[in-house]
Amino acid sequence: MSSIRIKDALAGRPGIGSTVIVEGWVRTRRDSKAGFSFINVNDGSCFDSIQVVAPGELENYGSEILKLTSGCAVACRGTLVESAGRGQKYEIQADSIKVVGWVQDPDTYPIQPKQHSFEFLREVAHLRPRTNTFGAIARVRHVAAQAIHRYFHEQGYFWINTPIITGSDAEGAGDMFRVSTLDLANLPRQDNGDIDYSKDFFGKETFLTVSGQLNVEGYCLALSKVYTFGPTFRAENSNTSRHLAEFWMVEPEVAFANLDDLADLAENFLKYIFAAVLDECPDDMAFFEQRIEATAISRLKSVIETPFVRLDYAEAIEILKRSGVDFEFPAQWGLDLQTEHERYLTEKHFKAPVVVMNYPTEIKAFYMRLSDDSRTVAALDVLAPGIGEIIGGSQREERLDVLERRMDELRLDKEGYDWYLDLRRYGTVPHAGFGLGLERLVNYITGMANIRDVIPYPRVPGRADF
RNA sequence: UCCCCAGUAGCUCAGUUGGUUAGAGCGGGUGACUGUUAAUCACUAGGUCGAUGGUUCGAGUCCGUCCUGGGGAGCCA
Repeated sequence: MSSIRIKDALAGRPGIGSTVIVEGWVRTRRDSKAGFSFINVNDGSCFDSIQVVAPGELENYGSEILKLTSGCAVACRGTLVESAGRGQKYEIQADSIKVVGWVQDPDTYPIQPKQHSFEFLREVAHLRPRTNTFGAIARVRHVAAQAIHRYFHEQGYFWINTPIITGSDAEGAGDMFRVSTLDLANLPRQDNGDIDYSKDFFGKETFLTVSGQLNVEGYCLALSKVYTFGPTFRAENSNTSRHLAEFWMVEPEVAFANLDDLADLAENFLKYIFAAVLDECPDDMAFFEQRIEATAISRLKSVIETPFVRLDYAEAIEILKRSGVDFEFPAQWGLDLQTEHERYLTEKHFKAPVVVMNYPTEIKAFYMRLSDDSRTVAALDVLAPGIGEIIGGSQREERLDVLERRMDELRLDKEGYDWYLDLRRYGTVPHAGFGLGLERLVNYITGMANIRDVIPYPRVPGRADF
């Protein structure tokens, strides 16, 4: 006989009176001297645990059942019945409970049926999925990721698996992690003393990708609507609740599209994901609303129903200047928006997601499309209340001469980007794309305060445990 | 990387202007009791007070340095 998921058992499947087996981990045990015990078992298939009633007649009742502690793994066979107690609709009247795995030292088992600090749980990242919060996060993250794939699939996008190891510095954006098989204690040298990377595995310097964008553009200019979705790496020394050294990024890229088309896509895309999570994770979201962030559900609903505010960077600067707020860094045309500015716009002024478009050329990347007066580029950021920038994107510069001129101005090595320039030499078209950090998305959905808590094993400066 | 805050039992915390033997709740163990709901009650075990140097008759408490964690800023997704 095979086991069923606790999610199904709690829904009354396959039916009252059926004999079922559930397998999972003990959350709590409550004994009755009248001769039986209540064991709450969780298998992660859903938020709730199922109550298993263990009668004293079980042959291992005294020897094992009464010794069960939080975290023990059990396989319970019994009859699915309507619960005689309050608090749950169904429960299992057990006729056999097999202890599959004991907790060796219950005295120091870190996961107790009580509230732990998230800081502490990060130190036991391999056990924290056994808590309510981290189980719920894992399920929401999964549903969000599935919704991302589903949205693009339904809209005719193709998932392109761009490389993780790259030879090109994708955006000149930040420090990269080097990938090398050279012996660090005995590096090969050129005559001038420089390291001889021709001796390295790939015969050149290579790094972990900081973005799949440049690679996915090639497929965009062939398959029209594409996206890349995978791990991304930044060797920045960022110590904040919004940054990880390893994170997952979604990057759609659309041919024959301009910045307005991109803003439409960003808005529809986010709304689709939020709706999917609300629809598929009601219990988990109810938990976040109750215990983590009181507006977790209502603000997602409001985002789904409210049109995003769209405004030019120049308008944003004017609003900030007129706000009368004494910012630490006054807003000024030509300077990037500070975190405090972004928060003011999305949390105070508009109280809604905001799409800021057309930023000054000087503060943005070389591949973004130059406006006619060259003062701005067709870039956009989506700002969300409580988290700040959640999406960054742009219409790409499709004109070869303009792109080359920009690269010269920024003193980029055009040889390394020759393949990228080919895309402008052969059948170039206007195209646009954005990047969305999956963890920032999950942070926003769940209301979790620290990005380290929405990825299973966070990698940050100075820490790569587990 | 910069600024601020914090490290006391397995966990969450209290610990007075420096004072003698460092406390509670939860968790663990033992027992009582009950269709219980993070059950309840009683008893019990459990601590090199982050590390190191200093001030002092005396330091969990004050000072220096370091380590770790958190919040904020910059960079960004």
